[in-house]
Amino acid sequence: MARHLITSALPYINGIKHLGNLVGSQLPADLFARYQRARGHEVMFICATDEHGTPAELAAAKTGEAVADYCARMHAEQAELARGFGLSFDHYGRSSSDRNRALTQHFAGQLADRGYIREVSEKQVYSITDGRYLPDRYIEGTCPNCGYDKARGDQCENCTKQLDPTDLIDPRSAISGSTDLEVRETKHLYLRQSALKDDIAAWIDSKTDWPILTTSIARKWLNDGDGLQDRGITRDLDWGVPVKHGDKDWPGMEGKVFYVWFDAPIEYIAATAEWADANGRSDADWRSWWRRDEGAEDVTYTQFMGKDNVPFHTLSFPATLIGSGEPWKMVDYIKSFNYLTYDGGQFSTSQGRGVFMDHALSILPADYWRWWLLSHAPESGDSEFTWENFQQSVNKDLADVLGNFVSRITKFCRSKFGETVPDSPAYGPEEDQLIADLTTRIRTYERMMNDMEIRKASAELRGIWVRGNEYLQLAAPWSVFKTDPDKAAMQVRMGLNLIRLYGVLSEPFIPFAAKSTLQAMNAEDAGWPDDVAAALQALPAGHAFTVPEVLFAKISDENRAEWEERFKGVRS
RNA sequence: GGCGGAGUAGCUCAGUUGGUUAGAGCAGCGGAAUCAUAAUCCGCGUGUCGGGGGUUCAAGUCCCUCCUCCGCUACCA
Repeated sequence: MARHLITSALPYINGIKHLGNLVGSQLPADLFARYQRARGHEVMFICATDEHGTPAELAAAKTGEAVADYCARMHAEQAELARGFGLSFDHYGRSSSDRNRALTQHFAGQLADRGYIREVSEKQVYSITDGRYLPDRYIEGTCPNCGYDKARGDQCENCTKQLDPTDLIDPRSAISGSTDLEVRETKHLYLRQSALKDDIAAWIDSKTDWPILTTSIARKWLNDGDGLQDRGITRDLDWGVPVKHGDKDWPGMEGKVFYVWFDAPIEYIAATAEWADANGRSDADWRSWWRRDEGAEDVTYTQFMGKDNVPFHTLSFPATLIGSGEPWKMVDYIKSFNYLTYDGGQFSTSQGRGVFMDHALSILPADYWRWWLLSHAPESGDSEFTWENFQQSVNKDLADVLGNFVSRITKFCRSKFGETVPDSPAYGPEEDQLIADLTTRIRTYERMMNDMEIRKASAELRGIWVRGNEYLQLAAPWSVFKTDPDKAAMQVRMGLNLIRLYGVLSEPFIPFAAKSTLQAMNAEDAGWPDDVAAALQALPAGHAFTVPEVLFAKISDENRAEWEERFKGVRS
């Protein structure tokens, strides 16, 4: 039995996530976690809300809540939606937890002791009206290069020129519009990534099996310009992990917090500690997943994320772990994703464009979304969501190929033999051929799932469903029944066993339908079909079942048109 | 600008280290069947593999160049 540590990129606390966010990390991570559990492996599947930073403070200010209250409320909402989508986290933590606070401060102390932290005095724009320092991006003004009047302090969106906030003409706060700004001298901690560059480069070079999308981004940052740059890991904010050296104060850093991107990845570890706390486990239990000197030597660690997250997971976080000098578990494989687009444009949280997790669940069961999103996961390039494609795929794959298969066999059985598996002779040559074909396909499916080839795995699973329909069509128990009822009974017995098999195999993709199917078949304890022939004998003659409700109702043209209109959003 | 990804049938996409007549699903057309959510199964694809040039006995696959779309570009996360 292998041990799989699986983490999904942390969704930011600032609002409900859209389907693009979901398919880029949490959903594929869940697929992998469910699959590994189904294969009998020990799994620790971790996710959490990423709660610190300026956007959270501003979002809270907008609703009039204290930022801690805002985050607590949004965390509960996101956790509820995660449950709704069947995301099977072992723990859904919070980066604002005590565990993360302590661990983040611990890492900073370790890094400082080992000489990987330096203090830098720098100039930062302060907004007197807003009463806060402004990140570059939150300063607007006129671009000195092209004259665009909504240029941001980090970059002009119009001419794409990189800017420094002090370059802007007539700068103003993007939050309040105030021009009452001043430049203040402030001191910050920098992580000396440059000093760890060779270690990180060697580590990246050792990852020969990683996707090019992942390694090329890392190499770009390692080799671009003067190489990997040191990075500020503190901010002048109220909301965040207070800067401390372990549990000791950090002179000169009073009132400052760590930068979100410093504490967020550490939350992967902290959330595992939160898991232990929430489940009455010991520190040794969570540390066995993360400390190579305390049992994590045999752990396989896989991270899932959108491509925009790659630099932080290939460089900054490894720098933190390596620089600590402690034997922390490093990631073994990074599965990164491109973007899902919506009807020709981007999904956009700020513009409210696209379909969001709460809306999605309000119109259709989670399995519909899971199946479409996973079978169209943006693995090789961006992929596009359109309502027409969604309707067609879901109706065909789930309602027609799988759902109808369950209906036709269970209803036929009920009408001819009742709601029990009929007593019948042994399987014949057609069934042997079916078993052989399914065995080949299932082994392929396992390989695809293991390799996280998500689209290919979904195609293989669909092929497995199709093979059942082919069998039924060829066997035609409805005709055989007229001349040879015993043989028809055997064919029906095979059909019913196929339903059970499909429930097991499909569970990672469509857990809700899989569960209700297995419940209807009265076979909830079903295990993985290592031996397909044996798995297709699992339901013996006399085994009672019930004809399940329609598994997947079809999406009508009217529904599609209505949703298309309702979720039209803003075209950019 | 730099880096990266993508450009293959009407649509969504596969195409391993270059090698027989370029594949799958959907849609479309024809047929079979009628157990079933009018659901299934079988058959049918002459596509300038983005354009151009090159290497090779042989290129979707390697090299050069150009075009289009997308992402990232270090203080949003």
